Amino acid sequence: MVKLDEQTLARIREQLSDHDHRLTPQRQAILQVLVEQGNPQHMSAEKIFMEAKKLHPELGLATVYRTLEIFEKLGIVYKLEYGDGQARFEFNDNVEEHYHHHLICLGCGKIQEFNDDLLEDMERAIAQQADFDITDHCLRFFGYCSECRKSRQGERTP
Amino acid sequence: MVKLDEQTLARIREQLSDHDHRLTPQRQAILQVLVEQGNPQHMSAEKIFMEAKKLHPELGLATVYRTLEIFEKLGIVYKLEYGDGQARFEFNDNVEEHYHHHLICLGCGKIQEFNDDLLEDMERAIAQQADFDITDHCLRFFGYCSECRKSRQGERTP
DNA sequence: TTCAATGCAAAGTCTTTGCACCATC
DNA sequence: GATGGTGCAAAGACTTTGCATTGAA
Repeated sequence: MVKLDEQTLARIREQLSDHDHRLTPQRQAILQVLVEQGNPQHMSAEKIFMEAKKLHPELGLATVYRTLEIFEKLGIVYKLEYGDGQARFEFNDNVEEHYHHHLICLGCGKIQEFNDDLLEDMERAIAQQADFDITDHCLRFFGYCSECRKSRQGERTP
Repeated sequence: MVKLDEQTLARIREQLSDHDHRLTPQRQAILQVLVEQGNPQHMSAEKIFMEAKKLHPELGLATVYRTLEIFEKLGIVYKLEYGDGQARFEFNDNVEEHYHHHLICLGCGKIQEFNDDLLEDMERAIAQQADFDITDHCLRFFGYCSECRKSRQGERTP
């Protein structure tokens, strides 16, 4: 399990205060959940709320949403949508670029991460071809992990 | 503007009837909107509803959602999520593989499409590395189109 | 003192569901 | 006359907002 270290905390406190925001106990609890339960768990707001409530029982769900919104704006978390109507949040471990992507298993819902630099080449090509200034991207693959593939042996959609 | 031709219509009618569904006037109206307003417009359910209502005034929003759900299951449309809390739908022109991706402008919201086969290589590599059977993917780039870039000249986020 | 932050409840938005009625096979 | 489809209104899920209160600089 990854711990939320003092250095990270200090960085985030500064990032917040640069934008006239404060690092409250509630926000720290949310942060801790994001980091420690964290990657590649991709928690929903509700789940973050429930976990953070253990650390700070008076926490309200609205605070979680408000905090996540701020965190997202400051690049502290990424907000991900899988199309099931609820957003997931992922702590930005601040390797600066967001060059890891997601493998989402349609069988068990498990999410793996992977890295690939091929995308950089693609980005450069596109930026030039389409005259588009790319600042971020989102790449997700859907399919079946090895385990689910085994249990699906024989099944076929018509 | 692309027209909804008889051949496509016949194919879809068959696809539907194969699954004990019917091609009703409502569904045909929705289809027509998807195809004719269509790519790369990516309409929300609400917008599809409003457009299709012009062709079939008694249409209800629930029918649009129900129809889109069926269409999605049958692969007639793709459902896309941009993280703004409302799904967009895109007609599947049935070039079989979904190898076109999206450039989403954060300035004006405009969506461009592009094709790239580099992703296939990546897919093969990942499938092998992660032992994952990939069935679909979603690749989106965010940034600023040339026009928005011009109007942003001089601005900088700290 | 000031102004951001909070909890709660209410409101919003998008989507789904229940139900009685229609239409098609 | 079954079975799928429809419109409408109600319900649901997730998220946002209003407001009075709290708390740190």
